[in-house]
Amino acid sequence: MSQPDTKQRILNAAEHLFSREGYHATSLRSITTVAAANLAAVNYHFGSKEALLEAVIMRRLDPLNEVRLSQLEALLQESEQAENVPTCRDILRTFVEPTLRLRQQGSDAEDFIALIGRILAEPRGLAMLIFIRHMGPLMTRLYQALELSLPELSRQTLFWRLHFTIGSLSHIMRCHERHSMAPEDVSVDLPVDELVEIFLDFATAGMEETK
Amino acid sequence: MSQPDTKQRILNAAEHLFSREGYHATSLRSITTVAAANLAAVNYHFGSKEALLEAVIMRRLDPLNEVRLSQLEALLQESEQAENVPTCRDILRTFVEPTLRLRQQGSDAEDFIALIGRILAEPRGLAMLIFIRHMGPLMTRLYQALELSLPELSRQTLFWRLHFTIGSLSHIMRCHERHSMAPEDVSVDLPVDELVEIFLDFATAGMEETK
DNA sequence: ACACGATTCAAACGAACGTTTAAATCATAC
DNA sequence: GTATGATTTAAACGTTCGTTTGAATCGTGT
Repeated sequence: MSQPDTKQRILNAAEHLFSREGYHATSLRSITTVAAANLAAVNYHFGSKEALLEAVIMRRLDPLNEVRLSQLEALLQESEQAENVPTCRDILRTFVEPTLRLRQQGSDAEDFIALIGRILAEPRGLAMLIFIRHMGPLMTRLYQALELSLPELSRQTLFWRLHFTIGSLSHIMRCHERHSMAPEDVSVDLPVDELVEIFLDFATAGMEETK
Repeated sequence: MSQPDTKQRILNAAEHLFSREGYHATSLRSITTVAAANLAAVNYHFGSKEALLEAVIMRRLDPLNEVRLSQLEALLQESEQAENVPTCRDILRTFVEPTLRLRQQGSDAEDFIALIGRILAEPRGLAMLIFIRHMGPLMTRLYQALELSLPELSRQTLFWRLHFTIGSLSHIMRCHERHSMAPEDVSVDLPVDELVEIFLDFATAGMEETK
């Protein structure tokens, strides 16, 4: 059999539809139709629709956070040996770049970042609980690193600016194809590397502002 | 009768529930229960659930955009008479301040900004079409004003930075009460005026960055 | 007091939902 | 080949959804 097994096909279809229509607006029937599987397959393989959502998230979030964390730790260790502090830009890059890079490694991953964007947009959603549980340690580490890099900022200012930065990032993650408000002469399909730098220009300037 | 009429009670209940649970996760039965109205009242007064959503959005978005636009036009005219260009910070303020100020004029408006945040997070949602239609002119004007203020930026860079700024803003709009990831010693309930300035510090620095 | 349009109400509609069931089918080891 | 567990299948389950209906009730002008 050349195509992936039923479980993977369901994960792919669910990721695609959840990210495009949202969790509640997506039915198990539409998922199993796209996945060319039987309706009951979701409950057989995952137990429930909610458990399917968790599986969809975990499949990519855990590896992503491993990359982000290892890059951050590498950066911190590197600076420690050089006896300096990492720059704010480099710290943010360990978080931002692996995220935006998901775009170019295949359309499945593209759906995933849109899905994460949606999850971040639904504070009370059930997915948010799953998400926070798996993001907590990384966020703490990121916050610590930024404190090291920007010691002159109050903890409150640092928190809010990190909040703004994550807001910008999640906004890109959601809206990277249908820029209905974009002027016509602006190229929207930017290569990932350029987008990362344009974003870091913006976010770093905002983080480092002395006021 | 001291309480508002049925139509207003339904709008209030719908605004509250849509912003907290999302459009699809909110049933007309829960809305009419909260509003102390009959189930059929929604279809009688608004025609359909979708039309109710549009009414909820329009009730506050149109007045909000009027304020934003008039403040922007006033700023532009003022600078024209003084024969200078408005600052990026002042331009952004005409957009940001009326938005965040909705928080303090009552809990209903609080629900609304969370709802707008959700709408911005659902690119394909039906609400997005309504939203874009009513935001288009204001966005064009805002973009023009920023071009005036930041002539050294390429149109592409300006577009993306405005995109980031709106992302940050919509993120605040969504997540202003349950900052599950906030360090414990950081005050999350900031007065609106302070939040506006903290945000403008960040966004203006990001917009004006020369790189 | 009466008429009449506006509004409210309980009840029901068909459709779609997530889930469950039990039989059918497949894959694999003996 | 046959037994056994894993998977797939069609069908149905009970629930909830948005919407519609028609009668009851309210408010207002005559």
